Amino acid sequence: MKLEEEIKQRKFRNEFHKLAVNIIYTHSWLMNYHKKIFDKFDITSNQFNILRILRGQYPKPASINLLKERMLDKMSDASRLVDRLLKKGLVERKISSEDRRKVDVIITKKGLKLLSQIDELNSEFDRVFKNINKQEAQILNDLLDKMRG
Amino acid sequence: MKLEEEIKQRKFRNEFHKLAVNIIYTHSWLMNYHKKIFDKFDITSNQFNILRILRGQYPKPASINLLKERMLDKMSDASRLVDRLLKKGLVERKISSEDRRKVDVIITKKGLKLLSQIDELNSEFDRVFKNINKQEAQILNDLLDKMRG
DNA sequence: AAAGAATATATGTTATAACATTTGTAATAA
DNA sequence: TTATTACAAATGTTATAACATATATTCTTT
Repeated sequence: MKLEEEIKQRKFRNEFHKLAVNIIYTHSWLMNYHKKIFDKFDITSNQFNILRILRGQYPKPASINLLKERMLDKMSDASRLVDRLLKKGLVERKISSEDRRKVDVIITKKGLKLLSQIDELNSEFDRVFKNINKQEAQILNDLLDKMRG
Repeated sequence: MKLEEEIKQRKFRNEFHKLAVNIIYTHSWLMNYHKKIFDKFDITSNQFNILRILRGQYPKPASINLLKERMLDKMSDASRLVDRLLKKGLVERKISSEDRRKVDVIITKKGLKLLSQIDELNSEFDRVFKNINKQEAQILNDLLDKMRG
């Protein structure tokens, strides 16, 4: 649906202004969709993101800084996110043997199992994009990449 | 820059998967940029959003529900957002004369003045999109609108 | 080797988000 | 008219984000 109709009665200065609003609105739309899926697994979007990074490293450990670097939302507090995952038994944490300032974070078997359960819902994640085809998705990806420079 | 490089070493299942990550990452990128501007005015992105809606209504009042409906991030707590704006003297709030359940929220002169100050920075807001042209912005807008259905 | 700078992470605090519940008012039905 | 339902907003609570600061460790310089 056209953005103007969804948020009603707002006029935009130009296409760029509309684009800023569109990105914010679309992000919120996407997050709401994702949340419904993640709720089934008692996990948040950010926690899932961390687990994905850890699986990418597995069986190598990741430091807190590595997690911070690769997180989608750079602002978040990786240290305490790991805390929460630890409480759920989804990751392990121990002081690095090479550099005692660092921490080695590794995803547990339980964490890997959870991710593989979520993997089964990949088609559900993709379904949010049912209104566009592969080519259109590619155009969006290319333009978003270009936009950020 | 290509998303794969920015978040490093991640592979995507398909274009749709990349698009989901791209939207989240781009949103974060945009919010960080906006935040730098809003910080100068001691205001948050959500608070600005509410003020914009109220200016659109001005001099008519808006109810809390109207604000909720039109907010970009539907999840937010409009009632307490208005509280914060009230403390800053940017809005007024009184019980509606027609329906005592409702609340009339109106932007104050101070609020309007703040918005007009921020208006002067419109070119700064647009500058975040310096890497794409108007036509490309329009393609993005059309595809995002289409995507949400 | 000692002092100072740099680095990695943790912690404290405040603000805000998320969710459920409560309160007060209006509309509807019996 | 009273009881029931629906509605609008506020409030309480818990979780998380945002920001600054502290702590521990390593690196660099002299």
